Amino acid sequence: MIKIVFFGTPDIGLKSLEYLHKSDKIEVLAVVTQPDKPAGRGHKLQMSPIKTFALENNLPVFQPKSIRKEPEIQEKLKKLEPDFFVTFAFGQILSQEVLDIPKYETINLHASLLPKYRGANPIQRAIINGDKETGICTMITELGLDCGDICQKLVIPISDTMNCEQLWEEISLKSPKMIEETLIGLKNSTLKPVKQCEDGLCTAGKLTKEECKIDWSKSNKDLHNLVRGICRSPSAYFNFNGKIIKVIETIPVNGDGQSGQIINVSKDGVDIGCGEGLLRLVKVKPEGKGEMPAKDWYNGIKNQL
RNA sequence: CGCGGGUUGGAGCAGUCUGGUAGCUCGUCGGGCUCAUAACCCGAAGGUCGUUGGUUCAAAUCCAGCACCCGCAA
Repeated sequence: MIKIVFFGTPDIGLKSLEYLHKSDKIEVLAVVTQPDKPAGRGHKLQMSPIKTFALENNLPVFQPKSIRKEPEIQEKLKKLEPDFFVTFAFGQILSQEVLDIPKYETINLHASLLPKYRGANPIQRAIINGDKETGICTMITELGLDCGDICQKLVIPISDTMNCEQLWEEISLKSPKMIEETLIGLKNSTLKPVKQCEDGLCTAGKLTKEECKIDWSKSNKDLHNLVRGICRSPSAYFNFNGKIIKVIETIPVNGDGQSGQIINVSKDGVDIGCGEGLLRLVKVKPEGKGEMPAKDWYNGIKNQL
């Protein structure tokens, strides 16, 4: 049995935690997650998905405001005598004192082919940039941003129509087993972590609101990549009649037309002019409304044009 | 008590301010035109206007409560 403590907060790590918890080779001693915070509409106090799972499965939960500054919690973790720490989108930066707690290492899962896209939103960044492939890496956590030695690497191809949700799904399905294999490999010393090469190193910053706004002077391909890269979280958007229209699904199509103007409307969607080609809106979500086919949206607004 | 938008035939909306016959665009069904059509023409079906209560001769519309959906912000 390999004894671990799982550090995670959002639901991207949920499948991994679940898998590790069920595994007969791994024992999850405890879970560390961000404190409950007022969030969402109405600012109601909400617990993280990871905490919810932990409570349902009677796992001990620790919720430090900052793990670095809370020696008490560090002490408690030490008493559990973990072999490894596993971090997956935890949301706090660890200190050397914390990294020293587990008997072996702290490993982290990062959803990109390191050293590309260190940092936030690696999944979205890969799609937005039109990459043909991305992947996941397990790595040794060191002080510094996703810079530790790589344990395992898995390449995942990205198709032209794939969006971040599909890619996310694939990653969350493939991650759990990889974490398990990495833990076993490190424990048995059959796995030798390798240093990250510096070629292609780049860091992915947080997505800004400005980046999510659709700039119709860009090419239809770029905009299509943006839309599928951030669909539903937080979604590319544009303003129409003072309302935010989120764009959920698009197809780049051939044609010409003035940027930002509605050029064609068909059963399949609403074609809008871009810097290059046309972008066909297939599914949108107007402010205050739910998702709808772009055709339906147009149907409602055309009387006001 | 963070701020705000919404709920009207199957879909998307107008109508609410100023109470008085349920409207538009689409879809569906039927018919016509056409070599043909997702195009065009004609016709039909389909709604207790989210829910509960109040005001009124009269409520989709005004007032109060409740439910559900969503955007922003965190």
